[in-house]
Amino acid sequence: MSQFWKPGSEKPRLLDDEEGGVLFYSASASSSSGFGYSNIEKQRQRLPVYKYRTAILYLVETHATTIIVGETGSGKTTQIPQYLKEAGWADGGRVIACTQPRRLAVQAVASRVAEEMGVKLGEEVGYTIRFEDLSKTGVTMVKFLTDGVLLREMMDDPLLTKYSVIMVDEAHERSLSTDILLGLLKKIQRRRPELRLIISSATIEAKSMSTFFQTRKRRGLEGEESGPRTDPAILSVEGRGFNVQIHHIEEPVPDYLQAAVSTVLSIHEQEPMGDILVFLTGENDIDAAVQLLNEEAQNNGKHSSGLVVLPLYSGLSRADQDLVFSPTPRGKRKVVISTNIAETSLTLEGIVYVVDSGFSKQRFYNPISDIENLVVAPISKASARQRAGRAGRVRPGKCYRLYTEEYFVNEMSAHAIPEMQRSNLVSCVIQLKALGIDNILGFDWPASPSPEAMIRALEVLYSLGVLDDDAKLTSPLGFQVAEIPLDPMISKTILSSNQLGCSEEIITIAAILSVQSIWVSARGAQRELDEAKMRFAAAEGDHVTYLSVYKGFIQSGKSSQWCYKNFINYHAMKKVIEIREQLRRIAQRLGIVLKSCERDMEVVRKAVTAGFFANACCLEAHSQGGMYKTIRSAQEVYIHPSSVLFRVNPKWIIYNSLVSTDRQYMRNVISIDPSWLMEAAPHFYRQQRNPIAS
DNA sequence: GAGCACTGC
Repeated sequence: MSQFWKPGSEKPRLLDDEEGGVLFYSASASSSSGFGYSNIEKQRQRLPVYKYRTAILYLVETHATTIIVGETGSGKTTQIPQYLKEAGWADGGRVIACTQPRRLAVQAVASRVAEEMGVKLGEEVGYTIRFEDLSKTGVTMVKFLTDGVLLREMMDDPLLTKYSVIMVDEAHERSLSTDILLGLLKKIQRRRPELRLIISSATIEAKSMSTFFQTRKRRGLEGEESGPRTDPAILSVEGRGFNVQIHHIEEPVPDYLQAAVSTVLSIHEQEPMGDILVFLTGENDIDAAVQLLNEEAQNNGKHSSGLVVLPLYSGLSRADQDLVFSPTPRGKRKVVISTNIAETSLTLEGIVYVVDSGFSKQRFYNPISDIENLVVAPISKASARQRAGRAGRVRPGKCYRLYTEEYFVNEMSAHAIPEMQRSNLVSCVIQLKALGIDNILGFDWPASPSPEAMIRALEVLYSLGVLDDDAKLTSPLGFQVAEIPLDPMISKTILSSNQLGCSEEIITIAAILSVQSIWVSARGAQRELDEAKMRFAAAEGDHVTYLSVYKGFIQSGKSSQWCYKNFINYHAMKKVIEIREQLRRIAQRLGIVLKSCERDMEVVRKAVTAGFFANACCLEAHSQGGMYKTIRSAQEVYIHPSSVLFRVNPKWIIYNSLVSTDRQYMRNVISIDPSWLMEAAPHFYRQQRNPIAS
């Protein structure tokens, strides 16, 4: 290990020290052929990041913030934490943290690193994700965690004092929690000059990250410089993917679905073997494409026999998702038709051809109407590159873009809009408030959300009684709501259930509303699913229906057979049990008495009203087709066809969430008595034009 | 008559 740079020794050779304090290190490869090294050690040294080891350690030692730009396959995620540990950053009981946006990545990376270090996972190398903490205080030196978990840790330890280095990986994805974390870490740095940050990103967004972390130089006593340089260093590490040949379409296509299908067929006819990955936007598109390809296979056997066509999206059951990972039978070609899930969350091996529609479904938030919309929108250049890269994992590949090169160059934006600027900010604002950040409007974000969105979030929290007139967290309600890892409206519902004596029921409902859907995706068995649903249906609405499902599941002994018979998603129910258990623990800690209301569903509906009064709607008296209007803003909305109240249309209802397609659909609705609204939120409904009287 | 993807004490 002596060839590696250690803190305090002479600095390594740096080729370029550009203005603005940006350092580029151009490494000359110096990997000693490792006679006597174990296999793992040799593998580690073959990773592209290895030859930057010395440079990385030097930059981290001398700069408060280091930005590492590295493509996939560079090895940065698994290696850098180990380099830091080898250089002594975990000495003296300190911990090196590495965050990921996704739990699966946390687990995978942690177990790989534990293996490379030859230690048992959960000891020197550990990880923490929601529901699972495989780390030991005083023992774990390298800890992987989701950025959301690190944010939660800040509630107990705002300066994150146990960490010596925090590496924020996949920062280019700009997820909500990554951005909040980056903003807070910048603040922490001012109080903890000895803390080191590594921001790791796949793209050259490095420059804007660098500007964000640029701070004024701190001066010690008598003008002496103290501590590390405050200007961020940038280092770029090459990846190790194979070359992917990009083909753009010559003329814009009128129908990307049709174009995707014919592109798949011509690849199959003309190109050598290798699996195909097609990016479309959603379940509908994907099922249609699968069907078209299968029809083609029947009608026109000679061209498309030998194709195994598989859909991939998150709504599929686990078993159906796993099909895409099964090896392709000999002489067959696998075609996976996928949503964005295959862009970052899942990695398919063996893909040689990618067909990119150029679109994905994206969330947009309108703070004026307070509605989040899901719309099909063009992807960014960064996203297009990421999709193309999926073709070059095993050998050189090809990517067929269903849009013109001119369009790519001139029309596509470089990066997607950060989630922060496309989301409802209630959870985000309450988290910052809980961390003692009072001036939300003045907070230094990597990408500032619109003032309208922040003001709307403050208004919602104020109406919930979570913030007071000075926009400070109320006590105890505000602090309790902040403790619960759910949307503040559902947290408020849980807290209200305490007085109403139905906390057991509400916690169950909260857990079920946290998973995507407890029903299996219909996929051709729509009638059977609807019939199964009707067996549980309650006149009060979906929330109460869920209580019967949960009861049935428990009575069956949590049986997967029972789930199968009733069109219930077994994996979703297991997740419900997990979330419910967590909520129970938190509720108990907050002093909520766990109590069941037995058959009295009126208190359950009242509790929901206490949290979701802002989502109250009234059926339009003379409308055809079940049109409702929201009381708050007279927005036109409809009950979603998946609801048990679809076509039942009670006069007064409250919805849990809206999904917007051609119409605004209310998902998960419950009937209420309008007089409860004034009880639950007199301040909210006092000034409104009073339709309740009519 | 219909559902992008993640995540959290």
